[in-house]
Amino acid sequence: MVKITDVARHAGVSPSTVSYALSGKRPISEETRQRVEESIRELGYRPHAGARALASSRSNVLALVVPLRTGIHVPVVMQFAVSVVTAARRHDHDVLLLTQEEGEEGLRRVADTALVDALIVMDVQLHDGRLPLLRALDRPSVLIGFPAEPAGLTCIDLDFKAAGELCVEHLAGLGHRVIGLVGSPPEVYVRETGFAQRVVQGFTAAAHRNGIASSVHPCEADPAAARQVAERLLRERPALTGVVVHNEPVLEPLIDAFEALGLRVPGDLSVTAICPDELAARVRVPVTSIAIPAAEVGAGSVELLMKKLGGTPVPQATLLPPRLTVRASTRPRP
Amino acid sequence: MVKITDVARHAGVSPSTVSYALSGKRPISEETRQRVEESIRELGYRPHAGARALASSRSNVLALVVPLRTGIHVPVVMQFAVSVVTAARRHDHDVLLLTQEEGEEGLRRVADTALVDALIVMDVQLHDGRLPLLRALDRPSVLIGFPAEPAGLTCIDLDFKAAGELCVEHLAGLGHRVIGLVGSPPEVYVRETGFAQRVVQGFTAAAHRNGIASSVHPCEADPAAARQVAERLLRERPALTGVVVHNEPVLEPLIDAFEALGLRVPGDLSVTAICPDELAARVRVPVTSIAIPAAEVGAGSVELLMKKLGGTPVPQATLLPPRLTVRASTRPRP
DNA sequence: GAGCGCCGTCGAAGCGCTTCGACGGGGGAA
DNA sequence: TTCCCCCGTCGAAGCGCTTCGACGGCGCTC
Repeated sequence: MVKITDVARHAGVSPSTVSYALSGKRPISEETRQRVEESIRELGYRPHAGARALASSRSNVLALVVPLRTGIHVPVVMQFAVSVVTAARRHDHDVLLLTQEEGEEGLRRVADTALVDALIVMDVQLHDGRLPLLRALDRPSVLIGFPAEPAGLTCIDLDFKAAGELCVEHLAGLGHRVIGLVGSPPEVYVRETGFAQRVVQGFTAAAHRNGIASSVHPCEADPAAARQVAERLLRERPALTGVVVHNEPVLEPLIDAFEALGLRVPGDLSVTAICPDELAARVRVPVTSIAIPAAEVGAGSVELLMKKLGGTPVPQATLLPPRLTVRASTRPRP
Repeated sequence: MVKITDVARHAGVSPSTVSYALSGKRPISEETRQRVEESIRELGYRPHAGARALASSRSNVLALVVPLRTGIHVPVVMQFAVSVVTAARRHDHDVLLLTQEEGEEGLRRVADTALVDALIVMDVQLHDGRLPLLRALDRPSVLIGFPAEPAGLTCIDLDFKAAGELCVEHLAGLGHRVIGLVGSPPEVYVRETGFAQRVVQGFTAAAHRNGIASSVHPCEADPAAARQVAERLLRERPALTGVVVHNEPVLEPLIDAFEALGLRVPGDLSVTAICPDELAARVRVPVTSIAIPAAEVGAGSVELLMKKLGGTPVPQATLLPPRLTVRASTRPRP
């Protein structure tokens, strides 16, 4: 193994000079730097990560905690993960993958052993058990998702409330006056997952603001449930002309169910969804939708962490604005 | 930060004794060990990962390289990743996540800086550019998937050839005499991805062995392509009564297409697939299928690495036997 | 009863890097 | 011309852990 002393000897300087040439933490003359770089290249030198971590008390590794739970759309998690890794690499950091299964103990372990410098935690619940720990940890962290009490934490996510509103505004702008929200499975609300409730809030507020009749229906993630919800919605609101869907797996079955009940999409019924673009686009009737900006959230969380590691203060909440993509499933009220 | 010397002082022993009590590399009296453990608990001691890595030249971290490419079923990748992490933790190791985008340079970096002790590489191509590097690296690696020339490497995967055969045997056992294979998109074969070709080999060999008329059809991953393939298959083989599908996204569209052409599944046509169980089970007609045993492959790759790290020789090839789950889509030939 | 060997523990020497204080020399200010 | 300061570099001291050789003391053998 070639080490820093080898490089130093080869370049005719001291090890500390090599270190400074590499880190830029002290001025080094252009000429010396070039010579050092040349030696590094010739010898194929790579600084030993452990030694570096020990001496500098920086591992240049971030922890990423991913959820395993059902009801979470896996491809979106993967997108997050990939964008986190990519963004981390831009800052010369690597990413350690943790599963939620490891729980608090896992977080504490990687933090306390100095394996990682900072943590990114996905899928934060409203009353997440990990919050006190994250607040107490001596390492910075960023949460993807918003807990009920975000004080002392740094959070980032799509602005789900605004997303709920935007769906309604879109439908309202098309003249729809009676709409429904088909939401996530009941257990998601019971678990008090922030984003599901926020969609409801935005939906309800915007409907009220626009003088629109509306109702909200949680829905299990299977076709039969979708059919039931569709029937119930039509029974309770025969004048229904707009639906917002926040439940990936039932998007297509729900449209099928409405059509089976005699409603054409978008002829009789306009549908918007909050779901990945890839899903919205491949449904039989491509659906007007708001996507989870997974890549942006991932990259954003890394940027926040880097700032925190650098000592720059960051906002407690970062809400990414929803963007609605209009597709074939919405149209003005007949 | 509490360090090993603090523990040593608290327990009234030397630091080396604490180290040995922790690692078990030298005999320590039961009494001393208990005292040390008690001190560790009381002080909340956690060994510093960097210091440990430096002194022992073991980081206890594995690298996992995940693919990003299109045509790869994302949830399966995620399953791999999760099972790798879980298995690694059982051996007191962590997992560093790398994207394929980082390429050879990324592999070399994490290996040469001693950030990781060993590597797991997913989605290996038949003529993968990373093979020479992996062979040359001074750290052990395991490939998920089989390259054309696996000499000097350790590989693990589902036995796709046997999977192709098993599908055919199943259909043959039900009396089917004319069958087709609907395969992956053409580019997958062009790219020379091993597993797709192996399914074809197994399929063809078993069909021949059983005196069955067969043909193979690559298929793009969209419903329109599925329809075309269905039509073509029926035109070329009007007596067709069995189909093997190795292409996740078109499984359902293909069944729809056949039914639209007047063939009932499984009444007129038996269908088997090689795809995740989760997909096979949720199709309108649940499909008899062979799943990618993602969890087994992930856990298996970790076990192989641990053996290699421990100096135990391991087989060059580990082929996991396919398991066929019979569902509603296959039935004896009328 | 003397000697041998083994068990359990200690001390010290690194592992490879960063960082801090120090220092020589050259340029600018007075 | 002298003094000061700053730029660029060096040397040495750790960072916290593992590991190797050494060494007492006990039990056993002969």
